[in-house]
Amino acid sequence: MDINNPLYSKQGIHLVNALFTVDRGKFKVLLIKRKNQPYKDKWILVGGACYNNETVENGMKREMQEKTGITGVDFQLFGVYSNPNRSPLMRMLAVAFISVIDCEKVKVLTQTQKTSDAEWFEIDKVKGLGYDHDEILADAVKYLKKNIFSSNILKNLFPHNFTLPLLHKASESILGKKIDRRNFRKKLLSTHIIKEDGILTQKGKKSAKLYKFCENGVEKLKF
Amino acid sequence: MDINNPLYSKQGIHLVNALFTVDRGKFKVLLIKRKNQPYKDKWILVGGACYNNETVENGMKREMQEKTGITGVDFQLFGVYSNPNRSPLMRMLAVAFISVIDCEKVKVLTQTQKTSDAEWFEIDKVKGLGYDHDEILADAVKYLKKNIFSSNILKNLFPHNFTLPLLHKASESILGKKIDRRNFRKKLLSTHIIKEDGILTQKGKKSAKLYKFCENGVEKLKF
DNA sequence: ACAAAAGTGTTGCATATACACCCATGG
DNA sequence: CCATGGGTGTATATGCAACACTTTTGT
Repeated sequence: MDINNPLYSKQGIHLVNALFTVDRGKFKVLLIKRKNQPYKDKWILVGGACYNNETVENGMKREMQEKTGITGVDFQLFGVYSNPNRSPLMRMLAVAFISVIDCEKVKVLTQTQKTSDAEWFEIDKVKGLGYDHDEILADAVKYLKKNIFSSNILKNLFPHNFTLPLLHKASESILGKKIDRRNFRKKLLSTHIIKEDGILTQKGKKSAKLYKFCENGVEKLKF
Repeated sequence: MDINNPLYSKQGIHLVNALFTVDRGKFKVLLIKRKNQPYKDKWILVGGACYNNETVENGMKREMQEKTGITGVDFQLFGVYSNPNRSPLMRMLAVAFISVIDCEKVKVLTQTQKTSDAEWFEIDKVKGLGYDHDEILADAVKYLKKNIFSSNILKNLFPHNFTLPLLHKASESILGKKIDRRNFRKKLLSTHIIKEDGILTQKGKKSAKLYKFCENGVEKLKF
């Protein structure tokens, strides 16, 4: 292939991460405000351009660090967005990821070289994001709801030593519906995506067992 | 962002499609032989570079047409490959798709501007592909096996008027294992990814009902 | 009439759901 | 001593897997 063919040149790669959390029962997403054109002063999902010398995963880590200060969280790829006009400057492909983290455990930068603000927003109240991030966010929410119990996607929200009632409430917040306590417990334990983590806590009325996510998610192959 | 920043420039997008078929009971993949460097004379999965003015989906269609003559087939995205060194010429991201088609119904071009050959290979016998296509192919096979009954991914293999025994045999070939006839039937009909398609065929000993895939795949949300 | 291919049925096990009940602690 | 929150159990329905039988048709 010809590197200088104008059909191929000037293509860029956006990395986008829908960073979710559950904040006192509210399902939220982290948005940052752009400092520069295009979409100056618009809220968007966390992300930026992928460099030449990095994988999309490493680029995503770097972008999260640069634009929010957040490090050490996992994410899962869920989509690719490729409308040629999704960015006005040049052709930018977007590779989209999803993360769920604990907003209490991170200190989010509100001012960086390229962002003028950062804030957790309730999902329902988000609209009018820059680029095609409204669409990406909608897909991310859908993906999260679908995969919440078939992977360890909540591991960063509850790294360890969490109680089942806590995980239960967070799951209800994310899914936006009530789940039977007892069936939730049975389901989570039977799928083996979590396991006991030793000790008991005394926070509530009655002490509760502590759990942690297993290293690998679960796969169910049919037939 | 700065368009001319060398960190971003010279990035390209590869489109790759793992095109599968079932040929007289054999699970096969379509490979093409490269005419030019890099990986000259190597077999690779069908694909090429995405242009600036097209989505990855439209680019994939164009590439299939150009390199194999195949048109009018659906495909599903299943992965992104981003090792910076996966192509020696420049940084090429790969967006990977999967299709299952009927090799009897297509005329595959063996000579095109950029390919010197094209052939259906049995999956087990494929190795040493150019680029990182060995890895992409392995992931594609895994993805297909996992999603074979939860989507209409086989629709292009059996566009309409297929019998259940036929679909049954093809599924066994793809999964590489025996499936109980009667349970297969019940499963397929209960999930509503297929529906009756009118008339009867008289090919075999006894006439069989005809089916077709429903337009949309099936989604099962838990809770 | 028999073999080969298509269709239908039954039974048992596993999983899911919708419930009720017991235990520990703080006020 | 009771309200709150955490843990366990059970009955029913539903889904899945393993199995046997009937029907049609070509030879």
